[in-house]
Amino acid sequence: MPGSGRVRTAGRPTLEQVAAEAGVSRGTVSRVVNGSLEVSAGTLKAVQDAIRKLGYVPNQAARSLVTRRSDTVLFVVSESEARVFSEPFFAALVRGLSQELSATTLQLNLMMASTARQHERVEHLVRNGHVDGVALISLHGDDPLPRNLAAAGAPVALSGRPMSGMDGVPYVDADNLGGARAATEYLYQQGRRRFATISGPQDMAAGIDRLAGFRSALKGRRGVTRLVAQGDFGQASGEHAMRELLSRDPGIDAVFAASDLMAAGALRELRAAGRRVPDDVAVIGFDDSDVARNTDPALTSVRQPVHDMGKELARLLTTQIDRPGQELAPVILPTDLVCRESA
Amino acid sequence: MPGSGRVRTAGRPTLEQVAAEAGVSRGTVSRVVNGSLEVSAGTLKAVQDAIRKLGYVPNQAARSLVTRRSDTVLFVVSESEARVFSEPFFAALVRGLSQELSATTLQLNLMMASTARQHERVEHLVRNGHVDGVALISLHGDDPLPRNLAAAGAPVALSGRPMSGMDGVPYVDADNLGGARAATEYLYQQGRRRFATISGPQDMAAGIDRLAGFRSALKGRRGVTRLVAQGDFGQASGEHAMRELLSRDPGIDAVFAASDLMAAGALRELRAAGRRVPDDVAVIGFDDSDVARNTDPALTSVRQPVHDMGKELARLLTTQIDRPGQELAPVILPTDLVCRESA
DNA sequence: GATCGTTTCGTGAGCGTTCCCAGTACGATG
DNA sequence: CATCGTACTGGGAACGCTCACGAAACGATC
Repeated sequence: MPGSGRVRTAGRPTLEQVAAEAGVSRGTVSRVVNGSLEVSAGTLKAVQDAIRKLGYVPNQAARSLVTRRSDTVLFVVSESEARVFSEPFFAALVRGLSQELSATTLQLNLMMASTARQHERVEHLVRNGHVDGVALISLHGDDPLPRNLAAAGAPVALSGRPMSGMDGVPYVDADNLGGARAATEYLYQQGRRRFATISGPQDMAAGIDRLAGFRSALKGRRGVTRLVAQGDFGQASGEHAMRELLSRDPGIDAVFAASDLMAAGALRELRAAGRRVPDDVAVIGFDDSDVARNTDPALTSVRQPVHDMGKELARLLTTQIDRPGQELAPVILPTDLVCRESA
Repeated sequence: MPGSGRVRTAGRPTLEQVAAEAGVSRGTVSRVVNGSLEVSAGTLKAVQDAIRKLGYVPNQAARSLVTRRSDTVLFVVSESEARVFSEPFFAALVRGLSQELSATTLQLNLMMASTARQHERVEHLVRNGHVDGVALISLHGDDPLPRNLAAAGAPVALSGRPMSGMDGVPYVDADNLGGARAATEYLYQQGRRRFATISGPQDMAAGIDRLAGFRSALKGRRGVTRLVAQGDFGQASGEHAMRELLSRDPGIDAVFAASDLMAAGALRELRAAGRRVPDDVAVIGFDDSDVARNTDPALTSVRQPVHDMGKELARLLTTQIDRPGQELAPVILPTDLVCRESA
């Protein structure tokens, strides 16, 4: 029954068509496409011409079907209360990740996964080979997801030092401790002696490390007072903490806040209390976010190389994909102090 | 040669295995997986049990290969100078998009594409059926990408009203005009009469619409002065503009800025000029970003429902995918005024 | 009880790749 | 000149799924 049947070759040319055009076989074209070297110069050129002429692009689905690789990495955002914290991060991190990935054939798949059901779905995707690797951001301290994924043999990389030991699961993080220490030391160099810090939550690595950095900078110094109040990285908590600190020691002349938002809150409270910044009290924040640029006075702040962190995250994934089973060390990126008006 | 050959069935069960387990054929299992109704209650149950028992999940690659659908939508971020503008947007938009998509089987693929080469790659992906639809954000006014994509028959949706007419390409945007008008009217209701606006760039729809809203609110009002200075949505430009405005009319008592960043800049300049906010001058921004919450005084600002905009973006895509060829109208979401201290 | 329509199910034929194993051609080697 | 190794190349056999088609089973109808 001629003429029936669906229209062949709706659009996109296939390997076979390229082969016909070039007068070679499927296998040879495949070799060319995948950059195998055992193909003679002549046929190489013929095939390349055919590919160009036909505008051939390999069909990813067909390829994945046989290679059992998806050429896709998953970026999972565990959107939780950590939102405040991750907000400024997110865009820059994705940008870095994406940029690094664009040099490869890897696609970036994004997924918000807060509920358990969604975590399950992530595991499914991994187990069924729908993704070749997973990057995770902002997860709860006790989240078993990364461990499960790694146990299933999937390449995994974390953004932010995980709380519980995730042995074998590499992560990238900023040098929170070093950054906090540098900020505090900067304050000390300026002659400040009555210190206070508004720390982040102590169930998050960033909170812990930044407090440790503050302590470390002041360790062993004589003639220095140090006060700690805890916040939750949010601005309101910064205000509260500052009020509390002021009541405990009205003579504070240096404040290191573990986030810009908290520093901004502290600034408000200080102004309300009639303190001049930086004359009476110097303040340093953390993150170098938009907020830092727009407070009055503008905040001196510790900058994290978020973009680079995204790139490293990608690299952590790609090297695991290329060399399965390799143990990778965490990547800690340096921070730097951006000096503005507040200190 | 027994014992040789690769290990069958490395892990994941296939359709065929489920069929064997349930005592039916491939076709039948496929029918239940895809929710076809012509399968009897008994076998339905048997198959479902088998699926559950084996933990079967369909292989997307195999499915795509035959259906020629990828079950993936691409989110393209044309990262350009529009970065400042898109920054606060990005996270919330992605979140909305992702949330809406998670109710479907669609995956979210993300790509930063600024260069021409990358744009080309997007077109390739679309033409080769690697993605079922494309959402675009923050593109240049004259970017031909969406038009090309739409011409190729791909479902496309834009975030933000495009500058040039993209007939047939739907978009979602906030009611910039209405929001600006409401802010300006709010100022008017408070008895303000000497108005100024710091507009956004006039080659972006958001800039144009917000200025139009300002004008519209004041249109026909007697005894009102109105001044316009142009900025670029960035904070420095807000400062400059404010300085200029003040020199043109030192008696300004109301300022509407087309972005929070510019409003923050204006706030600084006003303070430097010795004006009290809101007593002498009321200021309203746009975006309701983090910055707005952290200026001093805190900014009254026009909020855009960014999360919902992301959801609508997804919806625009899914309905096009489900019903190809359907013409869709733009979606304009209402804004609202968030009152804080500056006005 | 033969015929027909419905509902339900099984099966073959791909979808476009990659992988692997056989060729084939050709120069080198004994 | 027979033989062998080497460099290329061709093509069969999957990969796991959907789709169209036809077979089977079962009532209903005349």
